[in-house]
Amino acid sequence: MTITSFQIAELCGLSRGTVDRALNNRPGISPKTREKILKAAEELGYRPHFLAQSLVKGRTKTLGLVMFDVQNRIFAQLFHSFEAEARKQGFFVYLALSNKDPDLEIEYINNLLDRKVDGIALHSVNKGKEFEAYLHKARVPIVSFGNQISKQFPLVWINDKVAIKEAVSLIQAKGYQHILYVSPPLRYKGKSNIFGPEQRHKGFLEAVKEQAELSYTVITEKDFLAVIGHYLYLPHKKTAILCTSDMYALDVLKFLSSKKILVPEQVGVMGFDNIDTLNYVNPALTTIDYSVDDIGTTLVESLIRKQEGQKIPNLTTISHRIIVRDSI
Amino acid sequence: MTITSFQIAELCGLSRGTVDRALNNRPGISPKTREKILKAAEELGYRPHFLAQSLVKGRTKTLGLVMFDVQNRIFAQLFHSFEAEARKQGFFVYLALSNKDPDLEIEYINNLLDRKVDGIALHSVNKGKEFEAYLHKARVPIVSFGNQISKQFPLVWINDKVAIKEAVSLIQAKGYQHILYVSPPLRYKGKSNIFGPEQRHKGFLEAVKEQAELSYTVITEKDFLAVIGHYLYLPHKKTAILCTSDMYALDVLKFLSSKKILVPEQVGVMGFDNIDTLNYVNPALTTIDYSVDDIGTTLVESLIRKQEGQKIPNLTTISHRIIVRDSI
DNA sequence: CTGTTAGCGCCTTCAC
DNA sequence: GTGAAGGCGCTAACAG
Repeated sequence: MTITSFQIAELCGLSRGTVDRALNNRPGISPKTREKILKAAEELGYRPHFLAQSLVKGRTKTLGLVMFDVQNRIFAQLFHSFEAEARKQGFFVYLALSNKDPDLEIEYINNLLDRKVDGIALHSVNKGKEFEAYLHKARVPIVSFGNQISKQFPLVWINDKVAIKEAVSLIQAKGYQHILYVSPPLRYKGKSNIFGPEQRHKGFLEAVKEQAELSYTVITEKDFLAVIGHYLYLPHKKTAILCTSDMYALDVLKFLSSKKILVPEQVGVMGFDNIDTLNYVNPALTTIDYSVDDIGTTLVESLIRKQEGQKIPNLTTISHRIIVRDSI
Repeated sequence: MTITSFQIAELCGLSRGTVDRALNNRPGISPKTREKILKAAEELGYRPHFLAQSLVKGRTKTLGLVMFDVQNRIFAQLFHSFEAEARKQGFFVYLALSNKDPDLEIEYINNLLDRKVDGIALHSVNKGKEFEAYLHKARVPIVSFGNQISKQFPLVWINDKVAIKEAVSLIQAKGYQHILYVSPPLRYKGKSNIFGPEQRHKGFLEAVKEQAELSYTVITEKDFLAVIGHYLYLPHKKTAILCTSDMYALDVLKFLSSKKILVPEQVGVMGFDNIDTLNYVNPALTTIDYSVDDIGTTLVESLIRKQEGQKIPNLTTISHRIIVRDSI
């Protein structure tokens, strides 16, 4: 049998209204009866009914986090900080994994909305006017990360363009003459939201345009290793492989190792994200680091602020930096 | 403005009761009016209010998953399968990370209970009579994994004892004479719930007892690398390092590599869990594999079955197997 | 077949 | 300072 505020009221010979005042620290009640009520609540082991509270208040103290998956350590870390910050603020989080399936993503968002979450952080695969219109109908704050949805929705992320440009500069400075740019998501161009990868791609193209000496190949195949293998056997210039995620870079390193190709002696490799897995691989991977914890924390803060009616910036840029290690 | 079943009733000139029958496919309504209502609902874009529904039904279609963290890939994978299975069954999941903090774990469980989740899967750090009594008061199914709470609560996990025994057999068969057994959680003995590590430890002790030729050292220090370093410089027998988690094994491999100690030539190393990170490290780590996906799926199934009033097994053992690679 | 009623447990005016 | 009443949106039992 579950204890309701009514039981307390009965026990104390008071009304539910008064009990509520005591329980929620509201004025208009004598210290004495407040004491009495709180004591009774304590003794009965009273716990407010969250659903009933939410129903009447219209707020659930719950946030939704929708992202691709949690295979890539960077997103696991993101969740970690998101969850920690949410907890600090008294929120719980629904973690929904879309597996990059647009329909599933919509289904999840629908469900989160039905469940009246107070905000949604979204790494979207959907995009377009229709999707935007859909999101606009949602009555709760939505902030994005990774892929921008549109200028209408706040984005918390790094400056992908600049980051890649810096990577290219480094590669060029190290004397490389050719770059294999590995970004499989680009093959979804026009199909799903790949804002982030496209930003990086743009940055890349701008950078190589500025460096006339650099030639390049953009690899978007899912089986990028096969393509890389193909290029490496051609007579070539000093080549670096620039991967838009450490996950790809790890596969590349493994592949090169299996082909007995030395890194960085024969070919350079660079990653992106600085995931903690890199601690364990050889050679140490040069990559781009940023505080994914800041992203998680900022997402939560933005969501809560916006829900409280405050203005939040449309774009929050998290800083990044290149970490030079041994692979390039 | 949000659409309620009342709006539909008004629009159709019917009562909410009738509308409800149509919406929930219940008998006692003419096909014609049902049609009419469903059409109206469609047009208005009606969505049932989840909280109100849950409040009256007493079920929330939500599961809680409480675990240490998601740093260790094995738990990230576990969440993946848990979430996927939950979604299939129409459930959402609250993921709560205790960071191995007993108080935080309790706080989370309290919150989940307040939120009336339909079940909780728990990798507990708490234990003891008091904790059990506390959990028993919970009106929802609770199943455990990793660490058993007590015989009263179902456990879904592998047979840790047998797994370690098999590992020792392998090590012995490979001609090793000394084992450094690395299990830092053991130092929490008596303080927090380390059922899983203790099972492994027991299995280990039984196994070495059966193999008189094998000597061993149990390392429980947090800074286990320092201890390992110490032992390796002593005159010694052919030594293998048996780690109770791939995470430790990765650190060990890195440490040995930094000391220019060759694996397996100079010392053997073995892990536990077969996390996918192992794909990227050298030498390839010999480890113990099991289907963590099965664990996640089974946890969800058990929770739902139990909530539906069915009996569920007190112990579900997931099979494991040793994967021999290059490190031992 | 359909409408009415009484909750689920809590919060929030409005009177007294 | 306290009580009574209405409502959040939906469901379920009971009438008609």
